[in-house]
Formats: sequence, structure tokens, C-alpha cells
Amino acid sequence: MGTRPRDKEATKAILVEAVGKVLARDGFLRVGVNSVAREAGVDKVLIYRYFGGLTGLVREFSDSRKFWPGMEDIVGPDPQAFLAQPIHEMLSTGLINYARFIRNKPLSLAIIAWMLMESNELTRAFQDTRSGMFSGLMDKARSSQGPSEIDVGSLGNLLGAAVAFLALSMRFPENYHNELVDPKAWTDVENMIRVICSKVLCDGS
Amino acid sequence: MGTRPRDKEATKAILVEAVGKVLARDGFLRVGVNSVAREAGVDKVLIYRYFGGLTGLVREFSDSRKFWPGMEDIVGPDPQAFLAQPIHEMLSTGLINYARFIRNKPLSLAIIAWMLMESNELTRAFQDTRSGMFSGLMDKARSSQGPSEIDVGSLGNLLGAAVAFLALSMRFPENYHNELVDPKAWTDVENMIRVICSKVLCDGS
DNA sequence: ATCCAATGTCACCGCATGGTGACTTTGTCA
DNA sequence: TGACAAAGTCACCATGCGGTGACATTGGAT
Repeated sequence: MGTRPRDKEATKAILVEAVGKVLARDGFLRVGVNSVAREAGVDKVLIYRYFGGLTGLVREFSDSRKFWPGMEDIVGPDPQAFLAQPIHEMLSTGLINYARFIRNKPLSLAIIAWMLMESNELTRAFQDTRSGMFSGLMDKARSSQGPSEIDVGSLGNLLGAAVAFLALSMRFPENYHNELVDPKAWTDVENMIRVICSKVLCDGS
Repeated sequence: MGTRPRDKEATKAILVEAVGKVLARDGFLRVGVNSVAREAGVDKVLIYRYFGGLTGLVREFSDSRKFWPGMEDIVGPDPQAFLAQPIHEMLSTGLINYARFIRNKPLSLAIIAWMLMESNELTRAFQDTRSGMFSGLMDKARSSQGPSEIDVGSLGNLLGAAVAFLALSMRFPENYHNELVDPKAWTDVENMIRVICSKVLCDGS
């Protein structure tokens, strides 16, 4: 029989990967013990034996990949150049990089949606992964700014929320009459972000 | 037996209301034939007999109430005064009214979330209800604007998306480390919206 | 070669779901 | 007073779920 050699670690890896497949293809609604095991072609009892249950498996899945943009995804390849920009350009390019990072990542979008829909031990498995990177970056940006100005962090949060919602709504364009399936619409969004950051952060007053 | 007199319309109304109760309390994940019938204290077969299935019931529910803000919710009690404002104030007050309308309406938030999560015959039942009111308002605003300026509609869409995401994320604050449970945080958001609309739409160039 | 723990499969349980047919009760109209 | 259709209840089905115990198979150490 050409069956796979018995390899616990390999099987665990298959299961972890199966979570991602189900999540990306069918959404978090379908992520369950049965569906994941079926996707992996493995008996579901191994989920309990190896991970103590679906929660443990999802947690391991959460650690296994990089769903959220890291510092380098946000600031780009040259951190020095990034930090040398005026603050409004730092924010807008950071936001645009964020948008570009998530908008074509079904897994990231699925997780964002999941965390938006319920709070249980499964979504809590993702919580820690969302590093405070973004807010840290905002603090850094804030420090290079006069104290009495518009709060860069608040503006970033607001526009980040907009980006996330637009990226999510793009998944079911027939529900939200939006045109973001067209990449050109995203360049309009990016331009709008640039205009906002520029006008809000560096114009007079 | 003090049982209710047999009244088809009353029973239908009870079922329609039960959809809203389940949706607001447990979210769309729990909206099903069994749970709704149980909530209504009525046999589920009546859902099939009276509405042809859950889809018909949800559609009737969708028509039964006002989940989305109407024109008067957005423009306020005095349309004349609203339209007399400069365009950036029209947009910001409209967005703020939108935010105030939805942010404490669990049903509206649940439906927005639902439409963000799946596209099926049930979510399609809500689709038509979302009147093109907002975009119509944007057109009106656009007409009172010079042709070469920033597009008010795009800005409104972006900030509307931000508002929607923030309102949704508020439902599970432990997932998104946000502070919007505190109403004061919303006044900050409103102020930020005002600043953005003002700086983007009326500052020079 | 033998033993044994680890690896993996299979069968089953209780429960909830969407869905349907057969039943009983009620109001109404002749 | 009956008859009858509408209103509502009940019992049931197949399916899928999370979860668990018992089984078979393998590889490695003695």
C-alpha cells in the first residue's frame, strides 16, 4: 500500500493547512472539526489528539502564517526613506500599503470578517497575532509631529477602518453596489487617501 | 383554554417580529427555521405555509421595518437648512447623522454584517431595501459643486465605509482593541469627519 | 522475532438542523 | 347541526454537527 508513512508532524501540518483552505474557500462559517478533517483527508479525531480540539488547531494555524501586514509591508523596503517623508505621506503610503496587502488576501479578509462577526475562543486565537505594530508606527509618527495638530493615530484608524470595510465589501459586490472589483476603483481610493492625508495633515491651521 | 384566537395575520406578524428578535439577539448565524419558530412560539411549518420558506419570511421582515436611514435621518428635520449649508458641512453632517443612526441599532448592524459575510437568497432579501438614497443625495451635492473639484461621492463612500466598520467593530470590542464603546470616542470620530470634509472640500486647490 | 506505544481508522452517540406528511382543532357558512 | 376549509400541532425523516470509545496498523526498541 502506497500510504503515507506515519508522520505526526506532517499530519499536523496537513491539518493546519486545511484550516486555511476551508477558511479561504468557504469562509469561517464552514470551519469545523468535520470539514477541516475532511479537507485534510484525515480523521477528525486527530484534531482532538494533536491539538486538543479545534481551538488549538486554529491557534496553531494563526501562528503558522502571516495574515497581517508586518512592519516591512507597511513601510516598504526602505525604512529610512519611509521615515524621511513628511508625516502625511508616511500615513498615506502606510495606509495604501495596508490596503494593497489585504485586499487580495482571501485569508486575511476572512479573518477580519470572522473577528467582526463573533467573539469566541476561535476568534480569540487570532487576537494576539495582530501585533500592535500599526499603533506603534502611529506613535512613532506622532512623535515627529507638533503636539497641537490633528491626531495622526485617529486619522489612521478612521481611514484604516474604511480600507478594511471596502476590502470586505468587495467580496460580495452584489450585496454592496460597489465597483471595487475593478482595480481601477482602488486607485481612486488610494488617491482619495492621499488627498485626505495631505489636506488634513499639512494644510494650514 | 385561553389560547389565542386563530388569526393568520397575527401569527405572521409574530413570526416576522421573531426574525428581528433572533437577529438582534443572536446574530444572523442563528437565524433559521427552527430558531425563529421557537422564538415565535409557533410551529415552523407555518413559515413554509405562510411565507414559502425562510427566504420569504426574511423578505417580509426586510420590508416590515426601517433599518437604513431615510432621507430625513440623514438631512435632519429641516431639509432647507441642510441644503443651504456649504457642501463640506452637508457631507459631514450627513455622515455624522448616518453614524448616529446605525451605531446603536443592533438590527441594522446585524444586517450590515450579514451582507458583508455571505451572498445568498437571504441577504438578497435586504438588498432592495437599501435605497439609493445616499447616492442620490451625493448627486444632489455634486451638482452644487464645481466640476473639477474632489469627488464628493467618493469621499462620502470612503468615510461611510469607515463609519460602518467602526460601528461593526464596536460590537466585539475585545477583538478589535477599540474604545468606541465609550460614546466620547464617537465624538472624536465625528470631529475627525468634520475636519476631513472641511479640509478636503473647501481648502484651496 | 516480539512487544508496545504511537499513529491512524471506524463506528457510534446525542443533538440540532431544514423539511414534510398526517393529524387535530377551530371558525364559518349553509 | 353538519360540513369543510383554514389554522395550528405533532411526529418523523435525512443530514450534518461536535465528540468519544474501540479497533487496526505501523515502526522501533529490546
